[in-house]
Amino acid sequence: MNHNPLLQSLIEQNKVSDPDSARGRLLREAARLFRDKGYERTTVRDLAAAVGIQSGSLFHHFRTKEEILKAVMVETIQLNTAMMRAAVDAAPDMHGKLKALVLAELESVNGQTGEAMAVLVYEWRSLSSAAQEEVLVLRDIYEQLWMDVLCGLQEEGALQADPFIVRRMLTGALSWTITWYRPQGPMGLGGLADQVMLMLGLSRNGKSS
Amino acid sequence: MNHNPLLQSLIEQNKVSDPDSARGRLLREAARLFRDKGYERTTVRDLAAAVGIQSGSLFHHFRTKEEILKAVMVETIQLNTAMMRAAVDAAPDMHGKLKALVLAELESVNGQTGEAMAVLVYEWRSLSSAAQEEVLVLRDIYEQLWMDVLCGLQEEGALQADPFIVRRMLTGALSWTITWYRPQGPMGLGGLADQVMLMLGLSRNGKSS
DNA sequence: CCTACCGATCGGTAGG
DNA sequence: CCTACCGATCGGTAGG
Repeated sequence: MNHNPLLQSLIEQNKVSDPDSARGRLLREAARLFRDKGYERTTVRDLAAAVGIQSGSLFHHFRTKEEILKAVMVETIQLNTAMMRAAVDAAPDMHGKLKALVLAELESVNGQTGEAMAVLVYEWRSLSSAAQEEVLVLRDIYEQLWMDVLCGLQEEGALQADPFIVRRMLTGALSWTITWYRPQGPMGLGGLADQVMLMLGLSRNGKSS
Repeated sequence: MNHNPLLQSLIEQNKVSDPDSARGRLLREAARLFRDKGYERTTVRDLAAAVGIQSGSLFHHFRTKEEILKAVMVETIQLNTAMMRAAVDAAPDMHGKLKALVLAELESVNGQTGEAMAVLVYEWRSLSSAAQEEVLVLRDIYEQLWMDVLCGLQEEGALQADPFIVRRMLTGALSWTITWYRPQGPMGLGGLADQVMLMLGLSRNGKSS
């Protein structure tokens, strides 16, 4: 049913739920609803209807609505961290690694699959502070992937601004694409990633020769 | 009571409410609450308590809660458009004009006063589509200020990426600062604006000479 | 996983 | 601007 070896290995490590299980299907629908209409506007009845059960039945799988949000965020980070590490490792140099990270985050924000990065970014304040602390541990690992590459570019002299500031600006810029980017339009996500590199003055072609 | 001539003139044109009026005070508190906890999480009882009245009394000033959100957005745009036009006109060249826009938007997003740009950005989808259309007319004027400057920089050869894309990336990047920027920290908003210019390769000092 | 239902809270109204 | 209150809807529970 599923032929992605990376995903398969994450499922076996219990880092993400099997997408064919009841829990996996619920989390996928929850991610989509939270992304499209926001956590607050999504009711437990919406969530139940999306997987074809009654609202009361939800609470056999999760104790609270917030626990569903937390699970969506945790699995999203686990999946994205694994995918982005693979993308970074595959790229030959720092320029390539950054572009791979930008593209992967664009895909995660705008993707149709389980990579609901937009939920993680925009619904953060809907999490209780206790849950935020738990998720933050995983987020730090994810952010370290970015910082390693951005600091590498700074050492090469290719990046002049503060890497921490750049990463935070990119977080906002890339997640905001969900409000305006349309996949049906003329520009693909690869083209968008090119534009981001161009904006940062990190395009290979765009450099003075 | 108020000695800002630009604000004074906007009040006389009925483009923004007098901050000392009941309406003005309510809108200022509403902007703060919407920005800090979001529109959905802010109840009409929160709004009423913030100005010291009963919740039912709110509906003498506004017919619905959504109308309060719309009014906050309309007045925010009116105020910001006027302030940013003045900032752009005062700057001597395109570099200076862009930096003035970046700084003004940073101040509006993070400011303590009525410039609640963050509400405009993050609560957009809470507006009905009818209200969105009304606000969009004002937003187009605001965005044209940015596009004039970004297109000017492109013609000078200082900007290589697509101005439309750059503006959208900046919208996300600058509004996102509200989640992490702390005014008490070591970096002021001016320093943050410098970093943005550096990131875009548009810092005067940073250019190859 | 369903039926039946709860206490709380929501935005908003009526009459003064 | 207040008092008193409404119908609807919310997240969540009990018992099967």
